[in-house]
Amino acid sequence: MSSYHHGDLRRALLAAAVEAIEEAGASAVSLRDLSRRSGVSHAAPQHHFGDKAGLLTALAVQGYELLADALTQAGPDLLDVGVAYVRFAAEHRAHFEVMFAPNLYHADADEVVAARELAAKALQAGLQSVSVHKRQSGSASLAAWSIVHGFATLWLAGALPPRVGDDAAAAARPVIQLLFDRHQQ
Amino acid sequence: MSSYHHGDLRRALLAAAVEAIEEAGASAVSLRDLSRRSGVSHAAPQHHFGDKAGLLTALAVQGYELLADALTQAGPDLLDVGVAYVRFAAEHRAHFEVMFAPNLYHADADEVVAARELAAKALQAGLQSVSVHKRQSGSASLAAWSIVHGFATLWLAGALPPRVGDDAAAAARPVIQLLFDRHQQ
DNA sequence: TGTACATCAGTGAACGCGCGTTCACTGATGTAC
DNA sequence: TGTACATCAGTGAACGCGCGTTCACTGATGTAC
Repeated sequence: MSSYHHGDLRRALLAAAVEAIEEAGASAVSLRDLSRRSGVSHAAPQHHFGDKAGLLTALAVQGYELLADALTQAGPDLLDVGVAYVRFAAEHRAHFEVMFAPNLYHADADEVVAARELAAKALQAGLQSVSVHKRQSGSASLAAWSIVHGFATLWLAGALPPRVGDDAAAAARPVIQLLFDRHQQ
Repeated sequence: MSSYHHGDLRRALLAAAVEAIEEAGASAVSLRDLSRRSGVSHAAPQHHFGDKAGLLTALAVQGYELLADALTQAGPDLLDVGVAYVRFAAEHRAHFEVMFAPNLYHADADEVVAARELAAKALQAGLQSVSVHKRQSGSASLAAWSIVHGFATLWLAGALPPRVGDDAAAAARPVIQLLFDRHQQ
C-alpha cells in the first residue's frame, strides 16, 4: 500500500501546517512535526520547500490568494467585502496568522508581493460603494481595513466578550456597518 | 563591584524581555537569553517567576496596567482615547504583542483579568463622548476597539503603505475620526 | 515491446545547538537575642 | 555591640528533549531509443 513516493507531499505538508498552526500557533510549527503528520521522513520537506521559511512562504501565498478570491466574490459592496474578510480570518486562522507574521517567512518574495497586491485590490474595489464624502478623506481605505482586521484579530485572540457569539462574520456585520453608516434612519 | 545578589533582578528581567521581544518577537523569548542579558546565571529567573509563562504573565499584567493608565489620561474624548491606544501599541510593542498572545502566558490568572478589566473600562469611558444614535446600536464599543486595534496591529506588522508615515498616533487620528464622523461639514 | 539510464523524491543516520527545568550548593542579608 | 542562625537570591553542573540542516544512500518514475 505505502509506496516509496508520497505522491502529493507538497500539498500534504501545507495541510499539516494548517492543522499544526490551528493547534499551537504559527511559531510552534516544526518541519519534523509536519513530516510526522504526513507520514514521511523528517528530511523530506527539504525537497519541496528548501527550508522552514520556504514552507511558510508558500502558506502565506496560498493565504493571500484565498483571501483575494473570497473578497472578490463577496463584492461589490464594501460591507460584504468586510464581512468576507472577517469570515476568511475565522475560517482560515492558520493562513491568516502566518500572513501577518512577516518574521516567519520570506515576506518580500515576488510571489508573496504579487498575491498580497491581488488581495489589496480586491479590498480597494469595495470602496466604490462608499459615499464620496467619506472616500474623499483619503482615510476610508485604511479605516475599512483597520476595522475588519481589528475585529478579526480580536476574535482570533479570544479577546471579544462572550455575548458576541460564535459566528464571527455575523457578529462583524453590524460593527462594520457602523463605519459607513450615514444614519439614514 | 558585582555582588552576589543582583538587587533588582525581577525588573531587569522584564526589561530584558521587552528588549528581546522588540528584536525577535515574543515567541522567540527564552529564559536563558534574558538571564544572559541581565548578567545572571540561567537558573536565576525561577526564583522570581517560577517558569517562562510566569514571566510573560507579569509582562502582560504590566502591559494592561500601562494601557489603562494611558487611556485614562487621554480621555474623556473617544477620539483621543483611540489615538492613545494606537500610541501605546507603537511605544510598547513588546507588551502589546504579549498581551494579545494568550497562548504564551497564564491569561486567566486573577491579576491579568483584573488589569485587563481596568483597561477595558478606560476604553468604555470614552464612549460617553459618542452620539446617542451610534451608541444605541450596541456595536459602538466593538467598532471603536476594532478600528484602533486593527490599525495598531497592521502598523506593527509593517503592513500599512509607506505613505502613512512613521508617526502611528498621528496617522491613526483621521482614520479613527472617520468612524464617528457625522459629516458635519 | 523491451531495455538502459537519467532524474528526482524520500530515507535514516548524524551533527551541533539552545532550550526549560531540577538540584544541591553557596554567598549575602537581616533578624533575634 | 556582637554573635548565631534562618532566610532567600543566585550559581553552575546536569538531565533529557526537539529542533533544522547535511549527507550519502536508495527506490521509483519516466523517457530515449
